[in-house]
Amino acid sequence: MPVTASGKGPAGRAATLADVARAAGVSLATASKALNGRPDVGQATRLRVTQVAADLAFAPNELARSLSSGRTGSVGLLTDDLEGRFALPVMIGAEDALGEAETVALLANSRGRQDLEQRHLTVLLGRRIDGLLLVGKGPEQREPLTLPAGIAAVYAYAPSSDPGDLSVVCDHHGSGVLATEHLISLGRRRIAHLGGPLEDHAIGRLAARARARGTVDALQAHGLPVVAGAPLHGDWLEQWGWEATDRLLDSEEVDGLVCGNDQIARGAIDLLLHRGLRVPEDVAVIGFDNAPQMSSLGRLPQSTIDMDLYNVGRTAARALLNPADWTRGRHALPGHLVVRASTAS
Amino acid sequence: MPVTASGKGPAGRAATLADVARAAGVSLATASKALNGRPDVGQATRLRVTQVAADLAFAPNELARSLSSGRTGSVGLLTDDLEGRFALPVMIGAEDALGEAETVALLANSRGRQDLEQRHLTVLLGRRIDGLLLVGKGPEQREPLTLPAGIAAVYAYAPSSDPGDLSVVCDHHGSGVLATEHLISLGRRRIAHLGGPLEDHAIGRLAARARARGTVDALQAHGLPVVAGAPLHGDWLEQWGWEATDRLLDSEEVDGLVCGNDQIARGAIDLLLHRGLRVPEDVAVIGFDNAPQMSSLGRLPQSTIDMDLYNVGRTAARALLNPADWTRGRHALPGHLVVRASTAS
DNA sequence: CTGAAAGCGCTTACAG
DNA sequence: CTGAAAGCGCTTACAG
Repeated sequence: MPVTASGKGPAGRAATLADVARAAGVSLATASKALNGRPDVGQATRLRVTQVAADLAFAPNELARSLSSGRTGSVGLLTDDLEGRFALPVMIGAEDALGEAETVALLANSRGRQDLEQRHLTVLLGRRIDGLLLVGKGPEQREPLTLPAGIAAVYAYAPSSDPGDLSVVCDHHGSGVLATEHLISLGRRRIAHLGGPLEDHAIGRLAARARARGTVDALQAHGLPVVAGAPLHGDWLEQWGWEATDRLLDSEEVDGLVCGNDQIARGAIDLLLHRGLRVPEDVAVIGFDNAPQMSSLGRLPQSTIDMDLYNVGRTAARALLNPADWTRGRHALPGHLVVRASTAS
Repeated sequence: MPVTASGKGPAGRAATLADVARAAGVSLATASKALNGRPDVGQATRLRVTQVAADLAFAPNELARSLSSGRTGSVGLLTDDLEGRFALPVMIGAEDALGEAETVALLANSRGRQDLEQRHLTVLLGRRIDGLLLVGKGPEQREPLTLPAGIAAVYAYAPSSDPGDLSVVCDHHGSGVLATEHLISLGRRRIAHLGGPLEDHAIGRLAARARARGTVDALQAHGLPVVAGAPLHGDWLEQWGWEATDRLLDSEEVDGLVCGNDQIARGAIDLLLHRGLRVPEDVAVIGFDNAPQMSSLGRLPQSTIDMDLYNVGRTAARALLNPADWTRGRHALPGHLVVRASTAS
């Protein structure tokens, strides 16, 4: 039987394993083993089968494989908030790592709604995913999910409140230290911290607190004062950065500002320039998050701590794929310093 | 046989259709028909089967269903660029529409690499997706994909270069008109356009051109001049907005600025304030894209045209699910005006 | 209205 | 090393 040039099976439909077996003159079982690299197949046979499979452009039906093998090679990628700028880079990192492992990601977005999360979960489980990656929108912990036995789960960015679960998160405290050490290494000695909100239900309050503590700890370690006595906390906006800096300058001498995020840093920088001060000569300013439209593309590119969310996603996906290599509990990943004009001397 | 309280099948594993049939005292075929709402099942039987299924927490194995039915209820969501801020809202819209139709989205990110796109495509087809949604990163058209018969494709944001394909895109020209009409309706008569790049390989050049033409057409329709003689084109950054405005003010009288995006608008506004002009009293400024961190959260909230990318994704997904309702070719969706302080009088 | 049987396209013990 | 057979969990003509 001649091989169809179009790479199709006999009837014009896509070639199946049975077509391959027939064309290669072997049984279904042998064809399957040969193609899956099983050891117990003759060298010549294997060659013939792979050749025929290639000729027929054979693409195995993964549904059928999954059904008989019991593994689907797919995982659910379930997020709280696809819009937020934190969940997304995590998803991207996860998708990349999954893709490398030939694992398919089933995307689901619960938009913060419990009922939707439950519905999506049902659908995903019906699809027999091998595991679940939960990507949260903020650093606050979330309720763990109850899953059928055999379905592994990893929590990314927002950790599970159950310490027995595996969570991969950002090290906000370490990043606060990093940012502050950077200003200190530049010779700054009058450093203040303009942080985000601490209110009970404010999104990101844990990050605001941990980053501020990082600053305090770093200053203390160097025997330096916290200018203004303690970190100042407002909200995550430019406006707060502008106002806080304006007030700060009226009462304190400052040569370095650690701002809770890039927005606050932007507001601070605008105010400093507005008051005729030079950045970074008079006051060096650093933020957090490496927000694309904010920190690098503005008129005065801003130094920042990149929280490496991509890496959080990547790492979480790897942990999901190889749970044996990972201990339970929270794994906090460090960010890295990005130096731009607002601190470059 | 008593129903297990835990909602599990006999051996503790998840219940299968066979378990349900056995417990309900009917055949597999009947159980299947009852659960799938087929008409040819007795009322009493259907009730009994659904009851038993609920008791056993029966969740059908979708893999098996797909294998026998030939439809998987899944589509590929293949993007160029998950990081870009344009592709993402489209994906979100698509995911929402797919979720509503109980269709699962298989996420794949080719990061602009042809080889990756091909690999992902192979994997998706191996998974027997029912259709494919291609989400591009910019308004420029892309090469169409060759897909096996029976797999529908819809192109979102970036249209296919083949007019026989179905594409859902943004109406950049109409948005340019919209922005300009808004300034005109505010009584502005000296309007200039500070647009994005037109260079051959600049991302977004088609949007830059179409938006500028929209401004020109709107001004012409009202018998108003294009201040500076024609739209000015630079790049998509704040810096360009700042510089262009600075130069413009030296030679022209201006009371309205249509800026190609929100970044440019931000630069323009900063320059205007820097030179002691009032926004919007002296010069009203509007941008495009409704970029989250830029237009609404800055110190001076900016008016903008929201391109409704979410709707582009939603619409594209709907078209994929119901191809019969849609004609081939490009469908351009309008944006909508968002009025904020930079034009609010 | 109900059920026995074949089939979807694979994989995997088990025999030979 | 190779193959016949059973099985994964469903759906769908077809008979009754």
